[in-house]
Amino acid sequence: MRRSQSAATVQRFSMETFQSLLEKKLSAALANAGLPAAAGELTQATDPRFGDYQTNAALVLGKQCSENPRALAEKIVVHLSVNDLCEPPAVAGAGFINFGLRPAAIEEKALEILQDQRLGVAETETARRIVIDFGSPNVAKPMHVGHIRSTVLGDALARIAQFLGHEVVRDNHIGDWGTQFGMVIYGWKNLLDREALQRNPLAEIVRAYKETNQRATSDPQVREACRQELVKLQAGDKENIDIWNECVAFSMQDFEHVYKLLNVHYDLQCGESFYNDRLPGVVDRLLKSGIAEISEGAVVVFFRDNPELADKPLIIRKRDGGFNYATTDIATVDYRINELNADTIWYVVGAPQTLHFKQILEVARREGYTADLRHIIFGSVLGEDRKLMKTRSGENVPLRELLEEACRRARRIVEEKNPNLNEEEKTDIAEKIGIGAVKYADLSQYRMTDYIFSWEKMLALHGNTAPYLQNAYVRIRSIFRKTGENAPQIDKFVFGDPAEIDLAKRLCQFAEIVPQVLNGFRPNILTNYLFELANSFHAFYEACPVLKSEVPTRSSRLALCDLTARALRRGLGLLGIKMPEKM
RNA sequence: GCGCCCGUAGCUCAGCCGGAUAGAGCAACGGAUUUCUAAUCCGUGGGUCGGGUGUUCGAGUCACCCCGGGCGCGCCA
Repeated sequence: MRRSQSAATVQRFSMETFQSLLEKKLSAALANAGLPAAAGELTQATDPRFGDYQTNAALVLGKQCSENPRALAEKIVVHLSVNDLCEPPAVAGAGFINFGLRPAAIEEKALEILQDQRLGVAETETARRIVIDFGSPNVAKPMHVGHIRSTVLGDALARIAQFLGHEVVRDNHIGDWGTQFGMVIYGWKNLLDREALQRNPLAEIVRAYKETNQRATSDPQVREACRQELVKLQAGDKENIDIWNECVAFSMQDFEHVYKLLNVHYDLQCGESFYNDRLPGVVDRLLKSGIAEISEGAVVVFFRDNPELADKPLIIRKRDGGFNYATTDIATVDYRINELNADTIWYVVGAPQTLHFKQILEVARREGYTADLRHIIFGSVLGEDRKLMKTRSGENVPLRELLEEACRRARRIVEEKNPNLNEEEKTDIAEKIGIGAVKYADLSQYRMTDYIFSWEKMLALHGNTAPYLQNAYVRIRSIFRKTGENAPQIDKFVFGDPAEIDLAKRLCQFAEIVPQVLNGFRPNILTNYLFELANSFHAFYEACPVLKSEVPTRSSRLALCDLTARALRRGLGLLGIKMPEKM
């Protein structure tokens, strides 16, 4: 369903991608040839030798009607009228049809994109209301590397969905409730160092919590005391609620600092505690509807008819009457669908919680919800030793420190490469490069695989990195600084050099790539594209002098530079990465 | 025990619903610059896609089995 969206959505606009135009022409040709319309696909060519676009329609049809694919392809080609866009299509291989764009068509399309703020990217016709659940740090714990993927990936998906015309609600499902608060409060009451709290509140809360945790493991009395504190908190004891509130506030300060560095914002921060008073209702309802039942004193949902979940029950009320995070998550589904009017919810949460979300989504289905709920899974961040990334002492790496380290390292490089910049510029550039590098390294990898965190690789100026893309942009800005001119108004591109054509073709693909990202939630498709775009630009930059060229060529090249800069900037912007003007 | 994810060049990774001779970057080697930022570009070498069986015109991609790694599985979140 979702897949066909990109083709459909483009129609509303006067500007269409080559892919969309050719798809239509192919459909028409199939119809005229008396063949089924929806056959195969038309994609960017897998190899430049095969031209710019290709279709395997004849292969698919050949299979369906058991006819010779090559003969079918010849038949289709006869009915294709694509002369306005392409050289005559060629049948090749087992029955592929290859399309090579005519330079004139590329010049025209590039001009259309040049004049479009959206670089040719169509808005969706089927706008959804999407709640994106991402980030979700825990109160009384500093954000650490474990939160980076969810935060960066969720933010990028939100930006892209929004750009494509969806209504997006970014919701931070903060872990601000749960059994750990028994220990947090015990630590606060018994082990807190007030001076240290003033100096660095969160660090001190964490220290007291950890010490409590240690004592509790060896001392049953401490354990019991913590349990009592938790009971009091849950019963609404004023003192404990006050302490809890303070811990939440201190933690939020830490989160906000990180979000500012990351340039991430939320529309909503409904933490777990937000749902507390809804939990009894959830359990009652599920019991009443027969979805849940009582088992060994707890309220449990069984999935007996689902082979995968048959032996994995879901507890929604513990024997002691307490609720757990499954209950909260079900209440959250209710809230998002019924009160936020979401028709789509994306959970950007790590792979270890796969089973949990299968259960939650299944409960929602049994409750009759038809909203599109998806767990967007991602792998872990590993250190260079291939194990979960930790500090030398085995602790989680605080995200704040990691980001500050990124900026420090970026600054060192900036100072080495461009010592003439003033302090303010250096700081600004280092932040854009450092944070950008961290984000890009994460987004450029297929989200499902674990990824190995490497400063050297993410900050490298070669290869598929943020600094490489930023550098391409900066080189363009440098050209415009040098001339003092703005991007020229042109009414025609003139391409003479193959590098110009290649770059222009890449720019035409921007609008084809961006919508694909949401089809599988793969920002790495966009990073790959941007990397190739930067490659094409650098090749163009080597081959084609801009400022020294003669008049129609000069303004055409300037415009091409400007368009490239806009695509790079927009592309990285969709990933939440900023562009420096110099570096 | 059951389930999920991963295994592609020396290293780090792309490769969407099966499609043409599996691609990048790093590293190695060889070239290019008195520059619009060399912060770059061009080229060379490098692969039984963990192993096997099967499905079909066609398998890195799908199915089944095995090996290796990671993660998860009633009262934590």
